[in-house]
Amino acid sequence: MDWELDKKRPLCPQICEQLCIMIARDDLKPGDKIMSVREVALMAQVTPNTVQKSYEQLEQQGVIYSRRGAGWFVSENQEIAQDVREQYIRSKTGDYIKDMQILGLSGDEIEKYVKEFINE
Amino acid sequence: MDWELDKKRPLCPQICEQLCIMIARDDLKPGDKIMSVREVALMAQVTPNTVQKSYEQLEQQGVIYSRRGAGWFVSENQEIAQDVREQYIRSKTGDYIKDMQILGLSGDEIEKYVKEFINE
DNA sequence: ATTACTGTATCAGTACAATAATACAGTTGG
DNA sequence: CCAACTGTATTATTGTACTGATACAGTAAT
Repeated sequence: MDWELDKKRPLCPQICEQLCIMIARDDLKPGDKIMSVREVALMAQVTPNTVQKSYEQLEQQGVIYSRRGAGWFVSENQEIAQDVREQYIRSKTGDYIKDMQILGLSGDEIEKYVKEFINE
Repeated sequence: MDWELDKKRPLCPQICEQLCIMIARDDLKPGDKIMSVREVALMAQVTPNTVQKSYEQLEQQGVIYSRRGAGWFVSENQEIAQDVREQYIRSKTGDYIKDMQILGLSGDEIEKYVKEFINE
């Protein structure tokens, strides 16, 4: 995982997304311990405070949870990981198709561009 | 055009993108007068100041230009509109494909999702 | 010329994200 | 037990985006 964040954009959403990607990729499995707020803060060059806030947001979505003093862990609920993956894919795909259709692109044109970029 | 911006995200980039979309769609053609900062401000529920700043950013990219007292206009350079369109499509497509591949999706899987969302 | 529109500039105030520093509390392994 | 790690909380500060108000200057049409 590359914890190189875009400092020009809000950091918390980026940290949340990175975590979600790792879960969606199954790099982090249900129940796994994840990196501490201080570890991530060091790698991502941000404040522990910022990571804490990001983790709390994911906790609120039920994706991860904390045990005081012990660390943060991926939710044991097996469905969550699959949900995170599906929602990520569908959200990104939906946004992308919508953007292209607003520009007036036909289905065939969209597929043409998609195929072009897959082969690289 | 729906000037309903997402107030939770930076407004200037959103205003810039809306303008670019209108140019890419050919709703605004080279040389066309575009809405004044005050008009857009009113419709988008933002400050004229914010629109001004957005316009200045697009001006720096050569997409639009101003004539003091007269208004803002789309660049007369015919290439610009085509560039805006192509760059928009390629940027979005590239980002999307990259996001999907990071998740480990194959080309076939990506195309499957794309086709699914086109039919809606 | 007057009027009503344009762009442009400035400044103070607000809201929020993130920093930086510090402290406290719970867990774990040697 | 103890040391080294965890999460959690607090406070003050910074940087930035945006607001709101106001003012000035150029354009264009009647």
